[in-house]
Amino acid sequence: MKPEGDFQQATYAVVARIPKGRVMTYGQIAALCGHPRAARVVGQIAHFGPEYLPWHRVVKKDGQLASGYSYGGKEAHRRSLETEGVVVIDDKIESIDKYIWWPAG
DNA sequence: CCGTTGACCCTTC
DNA sequence: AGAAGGGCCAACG
Repeated sequence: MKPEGDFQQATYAVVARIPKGRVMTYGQIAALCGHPRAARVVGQIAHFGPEYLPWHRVVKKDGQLASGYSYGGKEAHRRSLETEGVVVIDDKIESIDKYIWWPAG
């Protein structure tokens, strides 16, 4: 096997573990991968990441949706979140702090 | 191997 | 409260 990057695999694993109706910030995912400052890398991986992963559950720390959501734009991003019960207003998640999920609980 | 890039985060004005 | 700049880290050419 040729490890193309443990960080990528770790990111995929973390994103895949985000439960329905919850969201995570890039910083958190990066931290879980072992690099709390590598939020940018998570973004890059996310853009080229597999479509079967719930990238719509990954948002900024402010709760604002991603900038270049490749799978239908912010409109699709917002609908996906609302479908899971997340309230999105003006391309931003309302009370993001309530929807933030952490693997510890 | 070195340089550039990016779906970010934090501090300061 | 909003806007601007710098820093950080890994993947890609």
